[in-house]
Amino acid sequence: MKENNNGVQLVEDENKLVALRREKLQIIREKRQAYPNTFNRESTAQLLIVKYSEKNRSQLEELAVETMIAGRIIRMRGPFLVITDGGVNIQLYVNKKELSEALANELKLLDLGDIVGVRGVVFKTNKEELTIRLSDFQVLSKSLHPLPDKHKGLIDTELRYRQRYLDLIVNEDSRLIFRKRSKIIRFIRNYFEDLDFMEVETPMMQVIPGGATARPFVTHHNALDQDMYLRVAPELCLKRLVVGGFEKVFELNRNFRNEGLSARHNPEFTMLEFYQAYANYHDLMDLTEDLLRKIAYALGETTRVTYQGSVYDLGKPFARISVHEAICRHCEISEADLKTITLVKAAAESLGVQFEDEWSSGKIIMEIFEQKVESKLDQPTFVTEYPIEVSPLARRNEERPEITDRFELIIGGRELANGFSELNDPEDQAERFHAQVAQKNSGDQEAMHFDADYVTALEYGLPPTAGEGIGIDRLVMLFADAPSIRDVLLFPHMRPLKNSD
RNA sequence: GGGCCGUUAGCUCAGUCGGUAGAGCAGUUGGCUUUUAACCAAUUGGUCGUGCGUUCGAAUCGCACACGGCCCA
Repeated sequence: MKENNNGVQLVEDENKLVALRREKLQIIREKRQAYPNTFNRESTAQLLIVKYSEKNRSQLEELAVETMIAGRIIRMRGPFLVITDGGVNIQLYVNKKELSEALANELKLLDLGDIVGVRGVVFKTNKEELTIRLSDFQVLSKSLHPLPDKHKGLIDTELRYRQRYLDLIVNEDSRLIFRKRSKIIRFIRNYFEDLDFMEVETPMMQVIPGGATARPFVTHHNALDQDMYLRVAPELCLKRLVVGGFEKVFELNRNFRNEGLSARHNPEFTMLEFYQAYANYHDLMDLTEDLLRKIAYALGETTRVTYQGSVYDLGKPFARISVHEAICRHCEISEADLKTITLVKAAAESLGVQFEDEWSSGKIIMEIFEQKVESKLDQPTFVTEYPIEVSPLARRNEERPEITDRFELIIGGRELANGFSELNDPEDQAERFHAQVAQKNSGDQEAMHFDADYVTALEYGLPPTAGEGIGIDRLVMLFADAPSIRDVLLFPHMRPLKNSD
């Protein structure tokens, strides 16, 4: 143990690399405020490059621009230091003989990873690299830990997720993914605002969770002594707003589902949901195609997207086929084999799809679809005509009462979006809720609750409306060519590390 | 939940048949001061994920557990 200048006991670092850096920090502390609050930058690496990279050596020599910038030291190369400033690198040239003795000594306190403020004149080296000739510098924030490998960066996926800041310091690819994510989200907001949609925020903590068949997280409100649920979807709130007269609304925010973790699932994830009165599900398929096409173009000035080696041209019309057609196309099954529940069960058995005897025809059909077909739908495809039993909030088809006016968008075997013409018949909705409650009572933890107020809202009158949800994380995965949802979440959920104490 | 793979220095990775633990980078010391994964010389650094077992002897073989990855449900 040793004491710092506040008299606080410090555990001696078991790691010598850290201990050495702490000693350097201590030397700085003895001289001055080690973590100064103010450093008045006169420029940034980005600005200097924009302003001076086109100038030649003699022009720069004439200008003799003196500047002050700051950044993190990421390379030391003989007399050169490279600092990174907002993701842009710029080189410093250090000649001890040009510095005062005090400053020259302070050079010894510098380590890779330190954040420094520097002053110097802008020039170009023999190799034509824009550089700052160091005349003064100050450590603004001492880095106590060594940085990961300077060539290969941080590779260990576990560390990249647990210590995202480190990943972001050293892995440019990772920084680019999150910039892209931000750009996509901004694009989507602008897109919907341009179409006169209004962005709204509805509760994330709900007394009755609804809007999706999924298991919710439960929490407790102490003052009200009441269990509450983190929302699994904002759907029922958003449709209440359409009842209220906000005819075009969207919400782009977090949902929570109490399910397993995987490369495609995180307990909290970001969803876009939007509702448009006087539209139907065909209108939303058109809108979705247009949106994806424009995002692709905004990101890369092309409608072609490469994901994990496969190329998707979002500029081409997306295929639109029914659940039944999709099954017939990818399994040894004909439309006639799906006519009755007996035939459907026989089909499932012949395909080796497990089901329980009390399941409805629609539920077994969807099980066949999810297990045998979904992953084979590679090119962008809208799958339509979902069975009514698995679509408790979707409008019943006017000709065929056993299916709904619903679609899902599949790209690369992954579900990206789910939309439908909304069920606005309050009596039909009440029946569907009752069916869900019956399922819940027989043990299905994902089945929906009965939301009486929502039925009341429908009784006041929901105009004909269509609505859709788009999984933003999966969308970003597609555009960023990321194999795991964790690659597009800044802080993905991880199991806690066991502490030995 | 099941199967397979991984876990070795701060980082990236080797480690053969079970026989006292290796490299590159980073670090330290010195040199070099217009370099570009800078270079040259010397040098420090290990709970081999954790625990138990087999063995004269375990990073290596076995079992259990933890964390991660991939696949399946």
